[in-house]
Amino acid sequence: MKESINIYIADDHQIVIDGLSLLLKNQNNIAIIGTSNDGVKAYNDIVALKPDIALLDLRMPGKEGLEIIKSLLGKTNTKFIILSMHQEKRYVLDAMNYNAYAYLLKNVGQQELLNTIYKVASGEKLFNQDLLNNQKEEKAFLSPREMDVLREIMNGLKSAEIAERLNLSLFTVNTHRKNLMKKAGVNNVSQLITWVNEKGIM
Amino acid sequence: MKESINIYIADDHQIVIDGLSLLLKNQNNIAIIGTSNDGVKAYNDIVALKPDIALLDLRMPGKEGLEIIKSLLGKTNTKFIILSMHQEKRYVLDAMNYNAYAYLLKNVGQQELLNTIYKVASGEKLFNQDLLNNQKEEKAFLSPREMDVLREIMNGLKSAEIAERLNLSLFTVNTHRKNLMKKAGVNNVSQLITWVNEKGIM
DNA sequence: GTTACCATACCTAGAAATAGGTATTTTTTA
DNA sequence: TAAAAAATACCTATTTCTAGGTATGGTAAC
Repeated sequence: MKESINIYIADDHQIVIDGLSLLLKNQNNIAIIGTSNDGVKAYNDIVALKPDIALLDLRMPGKEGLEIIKSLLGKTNTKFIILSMHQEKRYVLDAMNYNAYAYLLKNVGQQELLNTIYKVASGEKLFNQDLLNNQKEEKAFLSPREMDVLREIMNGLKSAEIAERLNLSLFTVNTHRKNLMKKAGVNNVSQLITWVNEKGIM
Repeated sequence: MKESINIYIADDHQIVIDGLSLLLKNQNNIAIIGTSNDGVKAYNDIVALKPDIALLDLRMPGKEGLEIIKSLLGKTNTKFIILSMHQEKRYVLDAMNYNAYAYLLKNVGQQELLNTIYKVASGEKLFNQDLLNNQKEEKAFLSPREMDVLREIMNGLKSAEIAERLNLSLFTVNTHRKNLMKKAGVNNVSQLITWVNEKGIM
């Protein structure tokens, strides 16, 4: 019988820690050996407790998740999984550079969380295929022309101005606009912008 | 004749360093003794070179500007000036807490940059009057009710929904909406959101 | 070589936002 | 307490966005 996997969780929001704990508590081969809402405490705990895996929030008071990973680069066997609200490309790339093993959104389901933990525990990194593919799919999800129109919407242009700038008819711009709304599942520009920022589309 | 002021510049974007260097290079009483695009290098350089003033980007790979200041709190005589793209209240307050001397937007003009440097070099802090006044004016610029409406617009609600949530008539919401646009100097929601983010209103 | 996707363009209709007013009441401030 | 600012509400008109269609030519994938 294998030893259980020791996990440390650090997140700004207690609710996230509680949620993750709940998802993990019935696994008899996973043990949560500590938690923290603060980056500096997390850093010290990880040094002291040497967990197999640390789930780290990207943004925490005191010390950010990426900071901790970088500080401990080469000095620990703990494998890091980054948690974040948003799927921002920049952060995924940063996490990869700093030798994190995976990157999860906070609304992750139990199955995906467990899969990720087991794979990471066995030494597998989950960036290349799963996540970067997701990133690409997110982007490819919008066609190039839709991206053009989206960019100009975010620049504050109205449809007529976009049509002029992209040498399209107003009808075409409105079609792209309509399709963007549909794909984003929103129904006005404000929500569209929120969606773009959350998904890290641009 | 006074000794020249030794300055260190750290910023993610080389273009900003180049721009600042350009603005400062003809001052014979100012010397740029080092630059960096990386937070960790900046930290080490500042410890080693002990500049009189360090201009630090808030967001840098490796170590953020505020992190550096916090780490060196009480351990150095270097005076820190924070650079940032946006005038976000949160960051200004953080910078104050960590004993930074001033806070500049990256599109600062030469005169303001030089004034700030000279004042900081002489030990003056430029938060209370200049910047916080600006901040307060920015916020007071919008009335409380306008802030309410603005928040809901950013949440993606349409005017009718805002009216319901705030117990106002649609007419009133539209009045606030109109006044927001006028104060921001914009003419659609996308531009309004950009303005809010740039000014750090929320 | 058929299917799927993309880019383009058009039509219609209704909802919502934008922009210009005016005006009354309440609250704040000088 | 008088003046100024804020919040409220209404009116009208125009513009813009949103949402549902349809349709065609091109390109890519399978």
